[in-house]
Amino acid sequence: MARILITSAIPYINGIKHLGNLVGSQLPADLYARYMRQRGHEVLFLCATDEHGTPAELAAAKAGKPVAEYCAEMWATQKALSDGFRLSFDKFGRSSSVQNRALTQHFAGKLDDNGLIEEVTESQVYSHADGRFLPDRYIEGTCPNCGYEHARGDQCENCTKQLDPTDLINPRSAISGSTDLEVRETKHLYLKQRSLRGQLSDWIDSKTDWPVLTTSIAKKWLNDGDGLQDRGITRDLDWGVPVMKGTAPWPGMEGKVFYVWFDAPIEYIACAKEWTDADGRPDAEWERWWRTDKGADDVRYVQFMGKDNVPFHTLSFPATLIGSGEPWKMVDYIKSFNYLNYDGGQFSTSQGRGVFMDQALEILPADYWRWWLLSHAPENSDSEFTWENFQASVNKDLADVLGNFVSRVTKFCRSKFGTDVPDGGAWGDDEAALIARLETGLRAYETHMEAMEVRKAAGELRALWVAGNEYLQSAAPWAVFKEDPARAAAIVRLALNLIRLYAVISRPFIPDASAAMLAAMKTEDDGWPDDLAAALGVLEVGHSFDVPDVLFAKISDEERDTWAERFSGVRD
RNA sequence: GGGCCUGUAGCUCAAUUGGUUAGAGCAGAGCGCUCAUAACGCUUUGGUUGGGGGUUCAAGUCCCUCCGGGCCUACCA
Repeated sequence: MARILITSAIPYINGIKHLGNLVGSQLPADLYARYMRQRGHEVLFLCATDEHGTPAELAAAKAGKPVAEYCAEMWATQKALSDGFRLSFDKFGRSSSVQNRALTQHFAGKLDDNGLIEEVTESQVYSHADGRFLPDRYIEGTCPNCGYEHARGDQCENCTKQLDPTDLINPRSAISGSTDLEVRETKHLYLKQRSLRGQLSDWIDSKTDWPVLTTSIAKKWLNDGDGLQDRGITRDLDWGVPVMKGTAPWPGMEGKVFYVWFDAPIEYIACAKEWTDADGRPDAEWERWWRTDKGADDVRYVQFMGKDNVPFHTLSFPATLIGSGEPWKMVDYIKSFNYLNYDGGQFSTSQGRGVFMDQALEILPADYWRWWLLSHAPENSDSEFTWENFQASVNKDLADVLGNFVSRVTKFCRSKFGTDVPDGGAWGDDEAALIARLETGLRAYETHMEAMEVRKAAGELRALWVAGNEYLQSAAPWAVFKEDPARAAAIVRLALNLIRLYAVISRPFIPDASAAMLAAMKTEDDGWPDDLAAALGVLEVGHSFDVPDVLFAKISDEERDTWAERFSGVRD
């Protein structure tokens, strides 16, 4: 039995996430966590909300609430939605937790002890009307290069020229529109990543099994131009982890907080402490996952994230861990995803374009979304959601191939033998062929799941469902029954067992339907089918079952069209 | 501007890293079955692998070039 630590990129707090966010990290992470648990491994699956930073402050202001209150409410909302999607986190924490505050301050102190922190005085734009320093991209003005009037302080979206906020003509606050701006000097802490470049580079080079998407981004940052740059890890904001040197004050840094990208990944660790603290358990129980000197040396750590998060997970966070000089567990594998597009364009939070997590659950059960999203996960390139494709895939795969299989088997049995597993007959060539087919397919499925090849795993699972229908067609119990009812009973007995088998192996993808199938078969035996012949005999002669309700109702053309219309524009 | 990824059947995607005739699912066509959610099974049509050029005994795969899509470029997260 292995020990597997799994983290999903932590979603930002400023709103409800859309399906593109979901499929890019949390959902595939959940698939992997569920599968590994089923295979008997010890899994710790962590996620949290990422709560600090300017966008959170602005979202709270827009909602007319104190930022702490806003974040608490949004955390509860996101938690409810992750439950709704059956995301099986062992702990869904908060980056604003006291645990993360302490740990973030601890890391900063250690980095300073090791000579890796430098104080830098720099110039920042301050907005009197907004009462805050403005990040570069929150300053708007006319591009000096092309004359575009809505250029941002970091880059002009029109001509793509990189800018400095002071380059802008007629600069104004993108928040309030105020032109009452002033360049002020302010002091910040920088993490001297340059001095860790060699160690980071060696570490990345040792990861030969990582996806190209992951390593190429990391190497770009390591080697491009002058190489890896030092990075500011503090900000002039109210909402965040106060800058402290461990538990001691940091002279000159009063009133400042750590940069959200410094404290957010540390929450992966702090979340584990939130997990044990919630039950009053000792620190040793989370440290055995995170400290290689306290039992974590045999842990395999896998991270899931969208491609935009890669630099922070391959360089910034590892720099924090390495620079601390302490034996923290480093990531072993990064599974990164491309983006899911929506019907010819991008999902857009600001424009309300696409389907958001709350809306998705309003119109259909979680399993429908889980199946489609995972079987179309954007692993090798961006992929696209269309209502036509969604309807066709879900109806065919879930309703026709799997759902109808359960229906036809249970109803046939009820009409000919009643609702107990029937006695009589024996297995023959059809059964041998089926078992051989399942053996091949199931081992391929296991291989893909181990390798986190999500789409391939989905395809193989579906093929296993199809194999059940092929078997029925070949064995034809409805025809055999007329001449040889005992033989028909043997076929039906196996088919009923196949339903239980499908429930077990399908659970990582469609946990609710899996539970419904097990409930209908009136069994709690959900052991993994290492021995297929044995697994197909678990439900014995005389075992009672129910004919379940339709597992997956089909999506009608009318529903499809209604939803396509509803989600095309502004969020209601 | 620079870097990276990507373009394969009407649609969504494969192709053991240069090796037989480029494969699946869906959609389409035909046949079969009648237990089942008008479901299932079998067979089948469909491709100048974005265009052009090159290397090689051999190219979807490597090189050059052009065209299209996407991402990143360090103060959004």
